Amino acid sequence: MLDIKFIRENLDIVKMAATKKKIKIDLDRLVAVDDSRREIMTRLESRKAEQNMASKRIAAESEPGKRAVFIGDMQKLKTEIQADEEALKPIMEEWQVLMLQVPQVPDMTVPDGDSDADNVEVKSWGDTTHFDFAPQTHIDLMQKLGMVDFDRGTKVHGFRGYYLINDGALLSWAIWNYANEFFLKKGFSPMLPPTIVRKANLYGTGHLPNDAEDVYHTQDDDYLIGTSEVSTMGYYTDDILEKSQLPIKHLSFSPCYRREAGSHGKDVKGLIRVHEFYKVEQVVLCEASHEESVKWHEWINRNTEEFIETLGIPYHTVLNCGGDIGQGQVKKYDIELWVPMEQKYREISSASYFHDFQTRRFNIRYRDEDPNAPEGARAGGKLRYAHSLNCTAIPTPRILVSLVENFQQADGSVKIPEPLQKYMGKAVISKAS
RNA sequence: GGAGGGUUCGCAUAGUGGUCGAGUGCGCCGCCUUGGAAAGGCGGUAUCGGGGAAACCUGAUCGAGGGUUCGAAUCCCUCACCCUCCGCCA
Repeated sequence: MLDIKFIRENLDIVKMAATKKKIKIDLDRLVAVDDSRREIMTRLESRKAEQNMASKRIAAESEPGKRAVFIGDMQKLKTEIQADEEALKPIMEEWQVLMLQVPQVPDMTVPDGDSDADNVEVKSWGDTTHFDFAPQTHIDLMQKLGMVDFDRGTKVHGFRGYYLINDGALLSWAIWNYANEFFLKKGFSPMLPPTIVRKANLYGTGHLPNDAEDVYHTQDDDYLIGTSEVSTMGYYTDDILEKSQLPIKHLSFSPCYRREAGSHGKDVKGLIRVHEFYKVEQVVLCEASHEESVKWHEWINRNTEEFIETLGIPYHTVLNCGGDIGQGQVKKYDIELWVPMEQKYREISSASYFHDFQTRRFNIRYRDEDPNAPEGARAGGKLRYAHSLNCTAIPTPRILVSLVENFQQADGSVKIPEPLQKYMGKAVISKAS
């Protein structure tokens, strides 16, 4: 959500933002609707002021005859107020619908482009893996090593279903344990948030209304989250934080549910694209300054890069183009891991910042310090919307694809990265184990 | 699933149709008092919007939404959440 004042005063910038993000929205219509809204509200408010005054007069009048006359006079005003309110209703509805679709303005550094094909590589780490034997896909490897069962996954769940079993399950636990160790050292507070949430939370993060087809919902009109960002942010709905609390840094872990509507033909096999997965997520709330947002954005992205580096998996980082970033995002980096059997990098992490796009929707504010406050006085500063950011720490099972393919050996076994070994209790996953 | 009771200004409470956007206590802030503090006294203590250079004026908000009324914290309806009891259950 942007401030309507900002939209009105910077209409051209907002129009350019929509163009760059390939978002269709009639911003001239929004301004026209807002004009009507203002006009009616101004009129309505002055009528209400009149009504309030008249009410006081009626209350103060003890003589019943006069009182009756006053009340009679009010009938006309009441009708006018009702007419204004009726007129305002459809305008407010349209205003809300349009306001929810206005895109956040992307950063200057965001490249133009239509899709992920136009993202720009900004970093690459590690040499892509080469084998002196015939390598196998993660599907073959994991099935032969008894780490995954797709047949029973589809039997029980359906399309894109899977079971992680034996070393597949243990390796997932090892990754979560190591991710906790790694990220908590950096000052995050751990959180296990709810995965069933009210609609309002998805409006808050910006997943609704535009991505409705990708979200599961229940017969009680609740929704399943596609990322713990949703309920982690929702935790702070309507809060007024103290400036000293910022930055707030959460490491949230949850199952994630995605319908993957419209991608039925893509990645139909294996663990790349599934309806249900697990994710450790970094979520940050910081002060309302662009510099702070940029600083924390670089930081959370770098955290995940470092994490991948300690696992030793080749990756590159891309700067997402205008067409590949969401409505609310100012800027986004994706980290993509090398997948040998596809001979390409695949996304495992997204680092985004939003400025106050989400916190306006969630109404998350903090009390800024007042530079003019007297010495020693508690800061009676302005309330500001905090800034929000988030970045994947690690998704499972998608990470397993690159992990097993890159670390496979000629005999079909898989070497376990050193940091995971203590959680796994061994250094190699092989048939014999 | 059934029955009942709640949701008011940071906290605790008062308020059952009109001088209530809202009293009181606590907390917090400022001033007075003090060598300093406590106690005490006085004053202040929400948010969002519109207008205005400012002072200030004005609208909205008593869980959310709708209704009745000239007028709603107060009456009616719907919903959400909390508490108590019964039932069921990991």
